Formats: sequence, C-alpha cells, structure tokens
Amino acid sequence: MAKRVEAKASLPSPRKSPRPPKRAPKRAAERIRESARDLFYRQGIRAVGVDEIVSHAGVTKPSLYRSFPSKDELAADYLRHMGEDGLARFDATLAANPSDPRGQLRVWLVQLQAKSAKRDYRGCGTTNAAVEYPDRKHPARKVASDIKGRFRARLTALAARMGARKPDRLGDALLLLFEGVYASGQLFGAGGPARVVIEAADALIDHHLKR
Amino acid sequence: MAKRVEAKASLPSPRKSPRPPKRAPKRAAERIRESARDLFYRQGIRAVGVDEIVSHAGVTKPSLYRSFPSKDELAADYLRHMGEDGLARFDATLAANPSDPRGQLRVWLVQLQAKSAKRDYRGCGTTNAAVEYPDRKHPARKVASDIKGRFRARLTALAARMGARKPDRLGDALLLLFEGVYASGQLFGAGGPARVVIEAADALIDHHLKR
DNA sequence: GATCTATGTTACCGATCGGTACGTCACCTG
DNA sequence: CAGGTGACGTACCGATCGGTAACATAGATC
Repeated sequence: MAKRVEAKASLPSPRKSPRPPKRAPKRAAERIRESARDLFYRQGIRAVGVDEIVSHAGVTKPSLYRSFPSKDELAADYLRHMGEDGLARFDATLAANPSDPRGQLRVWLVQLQAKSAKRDYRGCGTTNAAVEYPDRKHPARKVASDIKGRFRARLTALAARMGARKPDRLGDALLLLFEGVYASGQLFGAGGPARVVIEAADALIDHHLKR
Repeated sequence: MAKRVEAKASLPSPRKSPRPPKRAPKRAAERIRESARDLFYRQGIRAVGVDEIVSHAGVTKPSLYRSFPSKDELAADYLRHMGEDGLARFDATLAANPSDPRGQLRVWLVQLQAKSAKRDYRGCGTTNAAVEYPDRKHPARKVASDIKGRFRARLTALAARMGARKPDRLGDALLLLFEGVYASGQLFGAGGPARVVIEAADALIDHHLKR
C-alpha cells in the first residue's frame, strides 16, 4: 500500500513560527525518492539495487527502510508520483485552452515527440514497470495499471470533446500510437517512427470525425 | 557474439553409418533454449535466474555454461531465435498472397490482435528486452535493435507495395500502432485498446494512399 | 537538564545471484 | 583392454541481493 511517509511537518502544533521541523523532515525520504526516480527511470527498477539508491541519495539503507516498507513499495511510490505528475501535466496542457482540445493535444504531442527524440530516452516509466513486473499482484504493477487506466479514460473524454462519433475507439487508437512512441522512442532514437506520430494522430482523428 | 554452439554432429568423419552422435548433441543445449524461451518471455529476462532455467530444463548449470558463454549471451540467443521466427512468420503471411499486401497485413493483424487478447499476453519479447536492457552495448539489446530495425524495413517495403506516397512514413505509423498493441495488450488485457488496431491501421493506410 | 521522538550510522544477516573447478560416466577408437 | 573424448553432475565460489538489529545523535518539549 505504501501510504506516503513524509509530511510530518504538519503534526506539531503550529505555534512557533520560524522553522517547525526544517532539517530532518525533508532530507532522507525525499532524497531517496528523487534518487529512486532518476535511477529507476533510467536503468529500470530491477536493475537498480537499494544500495545504489541510498548511495546516490547520500543516505544509508535503514533510512530507506524507515520511510518505505520494501523496495517493491518504493517502486510503487515512484510510479505513483510519476504517474500523477504525468496525468497532471496532460490535464494542464489540455486545460490551457479548453475550447481547442485538438490543438492542445497537438501541443502535448509536440512535447512528447521532442522528448522521445532525445538520446537516452527511456519511454514511459509506467509502461516499462509493467514490462518488468508482469505479475498483476505486484505493488508496482498495480500502480502502473491504475495510472494507465486513468490515462485511457482521459483520452476517451478528450475524443468525446473533439466530437468523435465513437470516442472510446478514437481514444484507444490514440493510446496505441502513444504507447508506440514510448517503445519505439527508446528503440530507435531520434530518427525513429515517433517522427510521424503527429501526422498519424491527425489522420486517426480525421477518420473518427468525418462521415 | 554467441556463435551457435551445438552442431557437433558433423565433425566426426562420416564413416560409420548408424548413429554418429545420437544421444548428446541435442539434449542439453536445446532443452535449455526451450526453457529459456518460455521463462524469459513470460517472466522477463532479469526476473529469471540461471538456476531456474536449468531446473526447468532438467539439466545442471555447467551444461548451460558449456553451451552458452553467459546468461547475457543466452538471452541474446533467445532474442535472436524469437526475432528470426517472428520475422519469418511475418514474411510467410505476406507471401501467402503477394498480390494483396493490404489483405495479408490484415491477416497478420487479426492474429496479432487475437494473441494480444489472451490472458497472460506479454507483448513483444524483443521490445520487452529493450526495456529491460537500456544499455545499447548489452548483447541482448543489440539483438533487439537489429530485429526491430529489420521489422521496420519490412513495414516500409510493405507500405511501398501498397502504393503509399510516402512508404517510410506509413510504415512508421503502422509500427507505432503495433508497438502500441504489444504494450497495451499486456497492460489492459482482452478489452484493451488493441481491439481498434485493425480499424486504425486501415485509417492510416487510407490516409497514405489517397490524395 | 531529563526525556522523548525521529532521524542517522555501523555492521551484519540469510538467500540468491551468475559462474566454475573437478570428478564421473558412456562411448568410440586403437 | 588401454586410453582418449565429450557431455553431464556434485559441490562450491565470491559478489550482491533485499532487509534488519543495535546504537548514536540532534531537536523539541517538559
């Protein structure tokens, strides 16, 4: 389950003003989170040991295990944070101009395409985690499935706002395309198939709007 | 590099007729290959230890290391075999009716869609391996990149045979779709986005043929 | 200052990792 | 039968895996 662990700044009564907890409350757990995020995304979860994480974070192992019950739960926490951030960024991009969903999707796609062309692009950390942990009972896999399901729902809603006759089918078609960008981006690099994603998305949207 | 290791049947001089090597030459190496193929695909390469492989194959570790120089090379061999088989199946499907490339692609897609809907579908082992081994110097990753590059070339050639004005762009768009099926198939299972892949492929092909 | 709590550190655990030294056994050749 | 040739198995290697016990230390509260 891995309920969030930090946030102990708020439990002492808010009397003294200057600095309630200041030193400790942020250090270990948050540094571990940041290190895990970097290392897990770039190298994969299974490839990174807890020793490497704590060493990268400048802390020691017991500090990790006081904030996270296990490596699996740390991985789940990593996926939860990354997934929520990703969904929030997607929402924010779409919300920037609510009257033009198609144009805003294009904005998001331009960013995705740019990222996918960078060397050492590693695709979607959520998808990668599902590849690394096929067992559906695994904590990391459960978070990955949850995030992906919510992203799929957003694409269906977006397709509806664009006026698709079958929004769920357009949403799914777009999701196929995006997952293709994640995979082929890390496989082929800059000149890879991801270069055509915007044209392809346009074609699929047109297909679902006309007629 | 991992040059194939078996094939020692041919080196004794062909004098005696009945059975030159008979007992040993197939057993250990091939059993290991089959076990590795099953276990690597279903659980992932990193998740499977050499002990599990040899135990599943009913042999012992030294037998593995006599036929394969390392686990990494065994993984590369697994990817090489699976990739070649996959490319050959693709070619065979297309060759079954050379005058109708679009129809034959649809045949291949129907099969892909059916596989992707089965429970415990694990996507494309080649893509999965690239996710597990981001290091481009890794033997498994090199094989994965090679296979994917050849598949991409086939899709471009197929798009050309279908009469696309920009075959490389249609081929890449289709590849995005297929990689999306691999990923979303194992993420969402039977009712997932892969259900729309045929309609989406049709829309993309139409887009590249008309005008 | 005494105490409590939360965080940090040293040193260690058993299990498992990929990999190997070495002996055994079956079989073919002389 | 003597000896060579491979394939196979027993038993083991050091390294690393995820995880923990025991102790030190610093800050807040009384």
